[in-house]
Amino acid sequence: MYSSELIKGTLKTVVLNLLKEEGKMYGYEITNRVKEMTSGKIQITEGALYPTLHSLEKNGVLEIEKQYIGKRVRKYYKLTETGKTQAVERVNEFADFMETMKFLLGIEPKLGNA
Amino acid sequence: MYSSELIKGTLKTVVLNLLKEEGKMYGYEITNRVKEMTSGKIQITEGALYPTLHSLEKNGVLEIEKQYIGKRVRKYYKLTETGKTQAVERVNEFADFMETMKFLLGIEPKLGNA
DNA sequence: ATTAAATACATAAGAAAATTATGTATATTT
DNA sequence: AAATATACATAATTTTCTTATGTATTTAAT
Repeated sequence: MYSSELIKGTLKTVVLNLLKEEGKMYGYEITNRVKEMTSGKIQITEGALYPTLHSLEKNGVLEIEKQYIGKRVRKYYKLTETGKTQAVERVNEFADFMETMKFLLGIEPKLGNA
Repeated sequence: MYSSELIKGTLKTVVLNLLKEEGKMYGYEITNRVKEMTSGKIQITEGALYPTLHSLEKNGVLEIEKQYIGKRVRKYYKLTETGKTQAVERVNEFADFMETMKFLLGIEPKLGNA
């Protein structure tokens, strides 16, 4: 688990990128996918995720598609057109940011990795 | 300029790493150095920096060495032994985090960069 | 000589983003 | 039957940063 300080500010980028790749996902699924993909190093809390999803929807970045599993509701989120653009922009900005941070922190690209 | 969201949580890591490399620096110098090293992409605000420096000092990570330039005080900060350890740990954690994020965001290492 | 800009610190008010805690309800596994 | 997993939600608090403001000295420009 990374210190929570480190992860700050990356939630939207991670969510938008996942939705870009998967088409549609629901909240609970997102938390599990991220946990699984990062071997538990990043765990999105529900208290952080749901308000973020609501906010992204409110801002026209995501749209909802409800589905009922028996009596239980499941809210699938997918990117709107605006959302698709934003997803790409955010990932690009993050990639650029990482290059800057590498330089600033003197982090060398690991050898034997290419 | 990166969105302020992106930069969140990296301030301490940046400050500690700079001090590890430079030995000692004062606040104003840190803001300028980071601005210069990142071509203005990261600008540390004084409202963020000074309270952080105070907090790191209070926690025994940094220690102060005052110097007078004429009548004007200049506070040089340097790492304590604890601080040296923390600087290394934080940079390592950030490097690890970046690898995780690259994987999560599907960011390929740029070719023609080695 | 005066003004503007740069140097160098500090802190307070407010916003943003997350954590922690709690709640509801259904479905599945033990 | 009880425990765990699924699936949502929100409120209180904390952390971290931005924005705004303040003081004071020194240097550069007009």
